[in-house]
Amino acid sequence: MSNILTSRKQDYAQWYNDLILKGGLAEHSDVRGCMVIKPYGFALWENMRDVLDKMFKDTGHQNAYFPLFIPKSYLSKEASHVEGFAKECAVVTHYRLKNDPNGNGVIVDPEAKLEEELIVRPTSETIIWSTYKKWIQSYRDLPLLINQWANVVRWEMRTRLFLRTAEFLWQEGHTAHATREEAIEETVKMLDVYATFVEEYMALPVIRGVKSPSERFAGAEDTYCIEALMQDGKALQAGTSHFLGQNFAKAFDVKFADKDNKIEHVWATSWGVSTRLIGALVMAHSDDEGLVLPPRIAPLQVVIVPIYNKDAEARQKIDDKAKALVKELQLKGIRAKFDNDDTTRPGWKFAEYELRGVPVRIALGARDLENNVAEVARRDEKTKSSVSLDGIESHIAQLLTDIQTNLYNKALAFRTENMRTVDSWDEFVRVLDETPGFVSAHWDGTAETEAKIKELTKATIRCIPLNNVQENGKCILTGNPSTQRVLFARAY
RNA sequence: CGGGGAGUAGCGCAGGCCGGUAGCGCAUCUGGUUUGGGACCAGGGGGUCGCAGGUUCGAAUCCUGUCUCCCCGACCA
Repeated sequence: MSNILTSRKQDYAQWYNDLILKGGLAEHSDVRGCMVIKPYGFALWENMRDVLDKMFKDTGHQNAYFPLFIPKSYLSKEASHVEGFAKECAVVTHYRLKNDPNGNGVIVDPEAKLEEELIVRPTSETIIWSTYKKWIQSYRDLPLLINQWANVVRWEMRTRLFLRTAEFLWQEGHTAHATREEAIEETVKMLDVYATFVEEYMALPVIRGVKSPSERFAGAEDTYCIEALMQDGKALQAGTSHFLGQNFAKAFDVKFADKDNKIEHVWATSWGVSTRLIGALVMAHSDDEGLVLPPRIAPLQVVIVPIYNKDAEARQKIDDKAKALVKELQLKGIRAKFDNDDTTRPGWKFAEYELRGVPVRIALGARDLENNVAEVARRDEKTKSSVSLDGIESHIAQLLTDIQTNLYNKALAFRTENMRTVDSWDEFVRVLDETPGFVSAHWDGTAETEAKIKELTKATIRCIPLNNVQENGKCILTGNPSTQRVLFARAY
C-alpha cells in the first residue's frame, strides 16, 4: 500500500497527476478541461488569496467585480488583444432552452438567439476599460487602483490540473494612471508584490524579468513576469504584470483633464496570478511520498496523532494532553488538529498526512507521556525527534519557521544548481537535454531567432532579468552581436 | 486538430479472442480483537457492463454507429 504514487523519476507528469488527485487537491470534472477543486486544494487557494488580498489592499487597491460576460464587439476594440484571445473564447449565442419536440431532453431554442453574442471573459481588460471611461474624467480620479477576484475561461486545446485548465480562478488588477512613469512604477510594484508572496509564503525563489516582445500579453507594451523553476528543470511563469501604455485608454477612449486642463489618455496596467500557483507549489517542493507544503500557506500546519493501547486510562491521558496541546498551539496562531479518529490506525495516519504535506506531525502515546515527551516529525526532511512536552509549543513554532526557510533554501539551491551560462549552440542544446533548467545565453534580439530556437529546441525565452548585466556577446544561434544574456528554458 | 489509451460496484482493475448464473482488490456496513509506519478474523450489502442500434434462443463478450474522459504533440497563464 505504501507505493501509491508514481515516482518522479519514473514519470514526472504522472507523479504530478497522482499528487493532485491522491493528495485531495482536485479532480477532473465531467466537463472537459475543467477541474473540481476539492476542499483541501481550495483551502490552499484561500490561504494564498487571503495573503495576496491583504498585500493588494496594503498597496492601496480596492476590490470590485465586473461581469463574466463581455459583448463580443468589445474584444475587438484593441487589435492585438483580440488577436491574442480570439482563438480561445467561449461564446454565448442563446439565452434559452426548450423541450425537444422529439422528446430528447432539452435543446437550444433557436428563437432565443442573442442580438449580440457574449464571450465568457478570458480576461477583463475590455469590459473594465469600457467602465473606466465613465469613472475617469479628471486627474483627481487617478490613480484608479482596482482588483477583482474572478474566474476566467480560456478554451485551451490541452489542459493539465491547475497548470492549465479551461476555467481557472485568479485575480486581475486593473489600474489607471496619469503618467507613463507612474503606470510603469505600478507595474513593477505589483510584480514585486508577487515575487515577495511567492518567495516568502510559497518558499519558492523567482526570477523577476521582462518578457520578449513575442511573449508579451496581447495588448501590452511590456510584460513583466516572475519565473520559477520546477523539479524537472522546466520553468513556470508564476505571475505577470503588464504595462499597457495607452493602448486600452485609446481603444476605449478613456481620457482625463490634467491640472493644466489638458485632455490626455490615461496610462494603464494589469496584473494577475491564478490557481496555477498551486501547480507551482506542488511541483516545487513535493516528493515521492506526497505533497510538501510550506507552513505559511499549509491548510493544516501541525497534526497530533495519538498512539493508543488497550489501557483506557492511558488513552484518556493522551486525549487530555493532545487537546490541551492543540489549544496552546492554536493560541500561538498555529493551524493544528488532533486526529483522534479511531477508525484508522497510526500508521495509516502517518502515511496520509505525509501524502497531504502537513509540515509537522506529533505522535503522542502512553510511553511518551511517561517520559514527558512527544515524537515530532518534520515533513520536509522526514526526520523524527523526541521533544520534551515542556514548552513544546515554542519548539513547534520555531520548527515551522525552520521548515519554511529550509524549503526556500532547498528550492534556491536547486535553482542555482540548474542555472547555467552557455556560449555556444552545441552546449546550449546539450545542456537543455542533459541538465534541464534555466540557460543564460546571448540572443540577437530578433523574433525570428527566438522562434527558430524554439522550433529547434522547444526552449523559449522565459525573461530578460530585471537589472540585467549588460555585456557584449554573440547570439547563440546566429552569432550576431548581442548586448545582454537572456534566460532560456523549456517551460510549462 | 492529429496520434495513443480508457469507459464493468464508491475507487482501481480482470473478464472479451472462444456468447451461457458478472468477478477480484481496496473502500463500505455489522460484530470482535487491535493500535509506535497504510491491522486482523468472521459475516453482510452494493453493478442499467458509457449510450444507441444490430446478429443470436441468449450479448459485458460479436458487428455498426455514437458520446465522453485521460495521456502524448501543435496553441497558451
